[in-house]
Amino acid sequence: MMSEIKPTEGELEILQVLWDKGLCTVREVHEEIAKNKDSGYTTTLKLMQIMHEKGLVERNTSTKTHVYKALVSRKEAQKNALDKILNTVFTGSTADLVIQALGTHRASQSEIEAIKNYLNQFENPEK
Amino acid sequence: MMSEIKPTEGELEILQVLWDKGLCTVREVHEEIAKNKDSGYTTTLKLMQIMHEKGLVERNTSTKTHVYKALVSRKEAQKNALDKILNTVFTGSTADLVIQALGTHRASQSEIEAIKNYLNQFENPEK
DNA sequence: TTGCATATACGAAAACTATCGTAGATATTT
DNA sequence: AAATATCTACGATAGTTTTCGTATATGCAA
Repeated sequence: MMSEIKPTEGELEILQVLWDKGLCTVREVHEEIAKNKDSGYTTTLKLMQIMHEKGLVERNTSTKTHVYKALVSRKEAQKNALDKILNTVFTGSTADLVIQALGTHRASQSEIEAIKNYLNQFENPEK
Repeated sequence: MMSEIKPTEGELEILQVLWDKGLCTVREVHEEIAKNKDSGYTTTLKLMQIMHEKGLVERNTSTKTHVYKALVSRKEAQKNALDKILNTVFTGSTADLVIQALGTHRASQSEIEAIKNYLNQFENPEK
């Protein structure tokens, strides 16, 4: 899998809706997006058509109103996004990134616990 | 401070050099960038001029060869990058981001220690 | 079945980014 | 001083992304 997944800004907005809702019509996606910014319906439509050409989504065209579905998972996009900022703003240091993230966006107690547990799994190799 | 800091891809490359080296001439920045991709000198120049217009850098024009300096810090850019991916691919969950980051890019033992120490500071409020 | 609402397709403009050539100014070398 | 090298400024082009208008098809309601 050599393919780089690099959705544009606008494409990411659409993917977010698809990730949240699963299957969507253009109308549904647009309604959702229109909550945050105002743009025309055909703009969203066009974008989704382009995403289809790129293979970012698939669609069921058996009915008049097509139904779209994301073909890239949120997890893949997450990995990609992390890789990218790690190699640009962070100097490849995962620790820097993690500490910055925790410092700026205070995590809840339970989240902190979860992270510590996660870390322990590396520290004590369950002999 | 309402201003959104959104350097483009190319601008980020330049900022990286400025962050690493401090003060730089266009030539210095270009040499560095040319190590990874080949593009013309004037391309780098033009980009840096645009960055100046945008207020991303400042420059000393007292000598023929101008000297540039970043006006956005690496830390600011880091915060911005984190905010952005937190609100797009990650659903606002810092913990998800942290765990993903640690999972994909294995951290060294010392890094893990550093992170754990950091976490402890929240857990035990030093009564 | 006629008309209205809503879909998709498509072309093209607008906005933004990256790239480079060239002109003219300024320094350096011989 | 003349030739050469190096710099900035600037315009133009190409590529990408976003935006929208319009044409046309499809379903639904009166």
